[in-house]
Amino acid sequence: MSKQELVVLGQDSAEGCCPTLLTAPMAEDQAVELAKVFKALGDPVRLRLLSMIASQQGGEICVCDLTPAFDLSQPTISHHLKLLKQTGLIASERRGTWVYYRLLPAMTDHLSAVLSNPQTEPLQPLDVPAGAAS
Amino acid sequence: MSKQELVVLGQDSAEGCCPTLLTAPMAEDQAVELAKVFKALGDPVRLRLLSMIASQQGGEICVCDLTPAFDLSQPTISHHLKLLKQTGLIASERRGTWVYYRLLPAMTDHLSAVLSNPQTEPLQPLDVPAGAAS
DNA sequence: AGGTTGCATCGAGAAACGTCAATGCAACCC
DNA sequence: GGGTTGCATTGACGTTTCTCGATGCAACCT
Repeated sequence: MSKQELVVLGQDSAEGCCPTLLTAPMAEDQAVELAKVFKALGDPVRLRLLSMIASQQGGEICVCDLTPAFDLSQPTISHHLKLLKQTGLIASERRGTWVYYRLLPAMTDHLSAVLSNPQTEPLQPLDVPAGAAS
Repeated sequence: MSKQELVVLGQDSAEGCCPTLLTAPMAEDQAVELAKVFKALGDPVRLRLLSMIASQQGGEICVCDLTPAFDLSQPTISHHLKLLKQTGLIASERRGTWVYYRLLPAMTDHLSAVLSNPQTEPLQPLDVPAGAAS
């Protein structure tokens, strides 16, 4: 019983040909939704949690293995896991006493596609003018 | 004078083959740097700003065209642009009276790679053992 | 020079966020 | 049943973030 059919974020075009972030100005509603996911990734603890979950052999990891890996309290880790779960990045399942978390690749795939550069072969030079900084 | 730009980017592990986010547990320093970029994307206004800048024909856009597109004050837009610039997502250049912003694709490319799923051709079954544990 | 426009910077206030100790609840064990 | 372990929830506190009006600065234009 694999529950991998969770599809989140369906606001780009039907088959997801060209995710609109770098190709066309984004609508506000779309930006609000997408910002929630990026905000969830905008914390070092959540980033490491997601990394540990995603890289786990077997696809899942017990909370009991996540919590001691951080120098934070157990409620704090639980709070971050809840946030990652609410944004659709991970899912949880209880088996007996323990709770296991696993990655939902649909979301990370979507983000990766949204950030991918449409022009795989840049034709324009990208040199920065010498004194343009600051 | 203002602060220096944050040096975020950070390469992948040694050979740069597989950006480590979903493949291996991330180190804390790496997570801190990466979180700064995701945090910069975790706001709807900044997301729309980046989208407008990146999708602009010609590769750049004047601030005078960005500001009136939002229902926010001019200092607020300037603040968000500064944040995007500090994280290395965009760059600015002054030409005469106007200031133009353009995308720095290196950063978005890096993020896209970091989020891309490495298991496009899985060599091992990834099914979750239904009743294996305990 | 004086006036105007475009953009950045400076505080300040309200809202959101990250963290913790205390508590609640479910599942196991004796 | 009573006790213990694993995890979630609650309430609170300090810090960060988002926004604004006011101000500063650079570049243009008479």
